[in-house]
Amino acid sequence: MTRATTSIKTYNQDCSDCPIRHRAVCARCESDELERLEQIKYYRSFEAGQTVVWAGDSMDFVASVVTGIATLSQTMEDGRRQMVGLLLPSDFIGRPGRATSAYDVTAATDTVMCCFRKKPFEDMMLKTPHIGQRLLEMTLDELDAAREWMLLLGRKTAREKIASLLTIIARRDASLQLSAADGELSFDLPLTREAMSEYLGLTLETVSRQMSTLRKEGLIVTEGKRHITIPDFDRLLEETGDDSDGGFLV
Amino acid sequence: MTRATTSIKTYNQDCSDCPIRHRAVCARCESDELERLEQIKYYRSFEAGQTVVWAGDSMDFVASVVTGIATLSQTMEDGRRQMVGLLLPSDFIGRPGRATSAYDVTAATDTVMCCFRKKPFEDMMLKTPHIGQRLLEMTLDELDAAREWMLLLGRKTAREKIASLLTIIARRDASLQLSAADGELSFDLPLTREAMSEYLGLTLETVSRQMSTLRKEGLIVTEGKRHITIPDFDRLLEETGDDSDGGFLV
DNA sequence: AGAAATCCTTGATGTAGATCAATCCTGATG
DNA sequence: CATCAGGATTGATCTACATCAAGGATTTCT
Repeated sequence: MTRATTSIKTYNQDCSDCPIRHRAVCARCESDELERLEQIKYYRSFEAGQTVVWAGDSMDFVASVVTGIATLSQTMEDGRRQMVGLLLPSDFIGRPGRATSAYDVTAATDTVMCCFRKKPFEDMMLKTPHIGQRLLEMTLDELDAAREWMLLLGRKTAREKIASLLTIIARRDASLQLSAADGELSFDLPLTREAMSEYLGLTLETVSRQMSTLRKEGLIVTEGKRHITIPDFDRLLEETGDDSDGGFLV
Repeated sequence: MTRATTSIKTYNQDCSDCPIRHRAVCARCESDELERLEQIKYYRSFEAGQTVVWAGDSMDFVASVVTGIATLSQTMEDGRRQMVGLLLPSDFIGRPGRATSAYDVTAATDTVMCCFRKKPFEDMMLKTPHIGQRLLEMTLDELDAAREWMLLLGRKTAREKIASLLTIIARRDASLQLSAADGELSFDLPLTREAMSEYLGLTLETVSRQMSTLRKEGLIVTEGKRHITIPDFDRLLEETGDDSDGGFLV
C-alpha cells in the first residue's frame, strides 16, 4: 500500500534552512511570505503531561509541533478516553475557521510549539494560496492516517494493535533521525502504557501484557521501561496484520 | 459539542440552482468557473452492491455523490473489513494528486456520481483557489467525522455503537429531506446488517441482536427490514454515550 | 407456484480482553 | 538512606462480543 510510504516521505523532508524550521506551513522554503509568517509567530513550551487546551475551550491560535509529541483525545462523560491524533514534530494543530478546540490537546513529552495567532494566520492564508494548498495536503495525509487507525481500532487484535503502534512510532522516529535500518531499530517510547492504551482502544493492563508477550518472544527488547529496540523490523511487521509489502523507507 | 452541529449545517445547504447540483465542488453557486467545471463533468451510475473501484486500482477521476450512498472500506489479507468512509449526496471521492484508490469504494444503494477526470480537475484547482478552499473545508469536516468515528470504534459498547449509527443516519437524512422533527423521525436504512457491522467494527449477528433489543425496548420501530422510525429521538440520543447537548438541527 | 438467492434473526457456546486487586520497579525527595 | 509516588507488571476472575449453527422472511428467477 502507498500510505505507509507516504507518511515516511512526509516526515523525511528536511526544512532546516526554512525560517520556521519545519514544513507544517511552508511548503517549499523559498517564498518570501515566510518572512511575514516569521513576524507573527511565537513559541510556547509544555511539560510532559501538561494540557495545552481542553475540548471546548477557546483557542485563538494555530500551531505546529517543533519538538516533542502532543496528542489529541476525546473524552466521554463517564471518563472513557480515546486518542484521535498523535502529533509529531512538524504536525499542525488547530482548525482555521474554528474558534474552540474540538479535542483535548496534551503534551505527551516535553514539547515546544510554534504558534500563530489565528486571525493573522487566516489573513495570510487568504493572501498566499501556497499555505492553503499545503494545509490541504497535510489534512489529506491526516485523514488517511485516521482511516488506517480506524481499521486498527475496529478490527485488529490486541497483539496486532501493539505491533502496529510500535512500527508506526519506529518508522516516524527513524525517518526523523534519519538513523535508518540495518535490520535493527531502536528508540524511546514517547508514550506511557496508559497513553498507549488510549491510542489503541485497550486497557493499560492489556497493553502491558501484550508488551510482555512480545518481549518474551524476542520480537522486541526493552531497556528500562521506555527504551525499545526492534531486532528484526520485518518480523514485527508480520504481527501487525497489515499488507506485507509496506515499503519501509522506500 | 460543535461537531454534530457542523455536519448538519453542511448537509443542509441547498444548492439546487448550481449547475453541478451539489456543494462538493462549488462553494457559493455564483462564480462562472462553474461553467468550466460543467464542461468537464460526466455522470456514472452504479447499482446497489456494485464496486466502484478496488483499493490499489488506478483511478483517473474524482467524483462527488449525486444520489445514493457509497462507502469506503479497507480489507485485511484474511478478509476482515472495516468501513472508513460513508459518503452521502454531495460528498467528495478521490484524492487530488493520487493516482490510485487507497480504499474499496462500493455503492451501498443505487448511486449516481458526478465525475471529473483528474487531470482537468487538478488544472482547475490551480486556477481557482475557491475549489481548493472548499476542498480543505470538506476534508477538515471529514477528519472530524473520522475522529468521532474513532471514539465509537475504540470505546463504545455495541449498543452505543448502534444507537450512534442510527442517529447519524437519521440526522443526515433529516437534513437532506428537510423533513425534520416533531419528536418522531422516520427513514430507510441504506445499509444491510453486514454493512452496519463493517461500519461499527462488530459482527452482523451482534448488530442484529442489538437492533432487536432496541426494538423490544421501544427505542426504535421497524417496518419490514429496512424502514425505521425513531419515536423519541432524544431518548435514543441518550443511548449513544455522546454528550447530551448535541444540538439537533440547531 | 416452486426453487433459489439474499438477508435477517435467534440460540448455544467459546474466548479475548476487561475488571479487580496485589505487588514491583525506579527515580525523586526529605 | 529510607520513604514515597507514579508508572509498570502480573494474577484471578468476569463478561461482552465473537463464533458456530440452524432456521425464517422476502424477493427474484424459472
